[in-house]
Amino acid sequence: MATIGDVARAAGVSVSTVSYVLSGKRTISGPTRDRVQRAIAELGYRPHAGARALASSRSNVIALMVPFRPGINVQIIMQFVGGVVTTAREHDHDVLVLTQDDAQGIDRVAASSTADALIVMDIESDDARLPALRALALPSILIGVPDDTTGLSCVDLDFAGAGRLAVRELAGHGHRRLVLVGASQDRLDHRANYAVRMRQGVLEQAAAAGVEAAVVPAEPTFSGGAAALDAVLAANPGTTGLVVHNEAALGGLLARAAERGLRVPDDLSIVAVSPAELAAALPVPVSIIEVPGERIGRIAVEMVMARLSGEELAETRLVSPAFTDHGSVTAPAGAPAPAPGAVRP
Amino acid sequence: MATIGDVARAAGVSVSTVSYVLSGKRTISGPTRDRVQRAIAELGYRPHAGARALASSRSNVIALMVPFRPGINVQIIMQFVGGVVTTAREHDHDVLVLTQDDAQGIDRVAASSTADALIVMDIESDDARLPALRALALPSILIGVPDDTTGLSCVDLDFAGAGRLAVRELAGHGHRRLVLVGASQDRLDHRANYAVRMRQGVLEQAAAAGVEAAVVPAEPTFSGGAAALDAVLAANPGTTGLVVHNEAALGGLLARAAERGLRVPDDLSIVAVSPAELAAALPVPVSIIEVPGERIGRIAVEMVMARLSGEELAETRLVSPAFTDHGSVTAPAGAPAPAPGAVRP
DNA sequence: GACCGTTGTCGAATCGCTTCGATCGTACGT
DNA sequence: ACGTACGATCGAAGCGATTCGACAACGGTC
Repeated sequence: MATIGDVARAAGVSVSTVSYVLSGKRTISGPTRDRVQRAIAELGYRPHAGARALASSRSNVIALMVPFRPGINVQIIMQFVGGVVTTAREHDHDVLVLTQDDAQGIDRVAASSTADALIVMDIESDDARLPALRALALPSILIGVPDDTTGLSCVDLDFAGAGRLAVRELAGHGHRRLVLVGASQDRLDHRANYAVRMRQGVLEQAAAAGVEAAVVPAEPTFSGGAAALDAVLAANPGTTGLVVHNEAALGGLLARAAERGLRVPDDLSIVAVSPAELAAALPVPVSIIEVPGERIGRIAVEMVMARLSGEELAETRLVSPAFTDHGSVTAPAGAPAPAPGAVRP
Repeated sequence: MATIGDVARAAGVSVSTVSYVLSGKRTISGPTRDRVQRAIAELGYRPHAGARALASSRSNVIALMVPFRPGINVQIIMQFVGGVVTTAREHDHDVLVLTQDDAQGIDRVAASSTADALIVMDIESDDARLPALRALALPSILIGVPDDTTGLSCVDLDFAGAGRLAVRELAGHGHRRLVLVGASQDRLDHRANYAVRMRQGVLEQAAAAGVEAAVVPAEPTFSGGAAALDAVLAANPGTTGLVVHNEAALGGLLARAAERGLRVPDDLSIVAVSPAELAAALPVPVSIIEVPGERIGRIAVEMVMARLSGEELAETRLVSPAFTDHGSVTAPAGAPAPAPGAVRP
């Protein structure tokens, strides 16, 4: 491999001149710049990443901690990772993957100057990694919002807002009895923050709109969804509107609804909170509030870059939820059609 | 951050001694070693990754090229990535993620000594990246087997074997008319090697066993699966055995079967080729031939390590398929029960 | 014409580690 | 008692970049 010295020789300039052409940190005359760039192209020169990192104390790498725990929503994780990697490249950075259970991963990557910044996914309300992250010299961005965000940068979908939006959507169509089919008991026990916030948003808005709302957990499986629907109908007869925040259970839930002779949306209106792609995997179209994985990934990287250039302090950013109508929400049978505009009370 | 010099001073030895304690490349006496290690622990010293890479021309990083194209089977990708990352850590390496469409990614990572080796997923029979990979100075491992493997290291499930195994399983139970519901037309057009090899295995074994076999492509969606079943029954009446190599379509296919009053396995025996976890997402248990994503990831990394230590030349490794019975294969209605042992003719 | 501020370029120090050759004891064989 | 090995350690030379201070050349000012 050619080194910067080879380039300098080929262009008839000094090493430092080549470096300045590359970084643009000092003015170099047009002709010299051209000669250097020609030499670079001819030799196919690329700066040695390690040497650059050593001299500049910048690795141009972002570490990304990804959960590989089974049962996790893989779809959204991949979208997110895709967003991070793509955006990082746009800023001339690469992405290093760490696993959730690589306990020393954070420390190792930071102490060895392997990465310039850290993005951590799947944050729980009271995440065990928070102390380590707060103590970190590197900027870190969390996906998810813990209880105490002081000194931390976070991004996520506004799940509370999504819960409210879903309820507004249903209540606006005249539904009075709603149920949130949410995360599994396991996730709730782990205090997955999205589940907590979602529930809170749903209950809050239901109270505000004067409609009933209950919460039923569901295992993230086909049979979990079926069981959840049974549980909903057993415990909350008269339920006409469902908010489903559990992609894996949705298929089973819809199948059981069909078995029981309930039609969507005629007998049961449904809003799902999930990645947009899920639709393709379902027997009937379902209106959704999208969890914009890729977009959140983009934002996370942009926050990293802002922090690296010293522009920005820690902040929390919540992406506004948006409702996409696929026709799975209508007025419940026997209810008066809602007045126009009533959908957004 | 502490440097190796700080450690040396704290331990009262020279810098090189510390280095040798760390690498074990020269003998160091017990007492000295202890003192050095104590100093390392006390200072929380970690070698600077860049400096190490510069001096040793080893980055301890493996680059992994991941497809983020929509419609891909995310489940298996994640399993695979998990296997790679976990195994890499066991060998003290980190993993850098490249996207499929980062055309210069391979070159960049190689020329800048960012990574020591490259793992490339989702290889097509005649993949556009093959020339670049062959020309590469770094060892590279392909997931998937192109037409021409000279000079390349590949690993994958033995899809041809999986096809044969599926057919043996069905034919052994007495099925005479089989259909492979395979990859989408789009994937076939791209000559995805797994789809090609799968089809070949199925047809080969069907011929050998003297049973009929047809191939029907399916879009990787719920409705694609439903449509595929309709197509199967329209074009191949009397089909009693299905091999489904298209996870995303399986749900729709099963739903349509139920709609048409076909019961699994009584009217229709099914073998799916898919990751093991899929089962949770289906309404009925389906026997599968597992695509062992994590295991393939492990093997890929182990091949990388072997290549890096110069032990091994390029080779292709195919993982043997295994059948996991979940009861979705029985003798077709009206057929004589197969003789015991006939399942593996 | 002496002085000064730019502009463009260079040389050398530096980043933190690995590794090769040299050195210094000490134990061993004879 | 002497040469020889060998084990343990050190010093110094890189590895390939970045970056700072120095400085020559040049045009403009008084």
